[in-house]
Amino acid sequence: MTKKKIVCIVGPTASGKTALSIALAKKLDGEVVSCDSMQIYKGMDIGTAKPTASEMQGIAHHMLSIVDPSENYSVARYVDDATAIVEDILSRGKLPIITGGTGLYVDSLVNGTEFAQFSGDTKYREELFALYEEKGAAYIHGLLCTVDPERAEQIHENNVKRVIRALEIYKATGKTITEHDNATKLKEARFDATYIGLMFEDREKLYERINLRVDMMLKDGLCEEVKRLLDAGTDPKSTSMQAIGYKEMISYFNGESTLGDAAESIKQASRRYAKRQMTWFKRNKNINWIAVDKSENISDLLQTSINFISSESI
RNA sequence: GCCUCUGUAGCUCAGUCGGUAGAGCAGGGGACUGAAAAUCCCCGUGUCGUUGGUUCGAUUCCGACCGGAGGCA
Repeated sequence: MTKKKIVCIVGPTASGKTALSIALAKKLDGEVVSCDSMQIYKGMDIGTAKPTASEMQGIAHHMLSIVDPSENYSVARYVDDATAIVEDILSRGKLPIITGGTGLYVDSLVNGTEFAQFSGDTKYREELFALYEEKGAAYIHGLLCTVDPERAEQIHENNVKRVIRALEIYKATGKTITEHDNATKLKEARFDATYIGLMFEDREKLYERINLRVDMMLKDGLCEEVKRLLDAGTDPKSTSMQAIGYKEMISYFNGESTLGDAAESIKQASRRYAKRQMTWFKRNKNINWIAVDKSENISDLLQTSINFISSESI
């Protein structure tokens, strides 16, 4: 059985994924499936650069604004939700265009990573964290060594978040992450994806775009947006509020920085994020890279993308 | 015009009692399979302002010049 064809648009933040995906969707009768760990939250529009209704130009978009910012979302839920949507788009004879910068989500969706049922109860996580604060990183890393030595070797002792996660998953599912990994590695990818990657040969150009975009966000009311979320009762410590642009505004509200400092921090965090995204995507050898700063315009970009897609579809 | 301080990594600065130098930040590279816009790991050679002098040897001492800050007439 031949696998189902989909298109994935990936790349760092502010590289122009949204515009390209919409142009492609219009040209190829597609629908856009967002693959972004922060755009899934309701009310987080400006800071996540979520496409506006007018930008969408009537193209159907999925996986945007689907959960409340106070909820704990995760890759597992993303894969469940997004897979159903992609299948539905395919069943209607349309082309799913996966667009997003969250590399882990993209890979898990395309590969069809399966996750065992897990309640999402974070009590044990908190216990482990307390244990870490009391006895240190080496101690809880030691705990993982006894449960899943293979995994423990992969995770640096200081990466407390991951160590806790691995222990938590073991406790919740009775299986180690290593067992889980081995099982999923044997499986074939769920979808046949053509990857289009947007990049910049001159990193400075990307950084200029990022800086400009942050200024635009502030002008468009990022400050008010964050205030609105907090007023609605969103916990400043929740996952959603760790997003770039939000956590910095929160420390501004707390009097820990000036508005100008916050703006600079947002820009810097975005630049570093873009760098990490590039690192993630670089190792995927199936990506067809397009240098945005070497392309004349959007129709140029569109044509190059279509060429890649049709050449991989034969 | 005179006096004082100052000129060292992209930035802020430390330092060398004379044997060509090091922190923070910025920046770069990497990891990543149930929080991922999160989390974690690794990376510091630069005409020591220019130019003369002293010296075996000067970024370090001395002079002049150029730039910056302050003070006095």
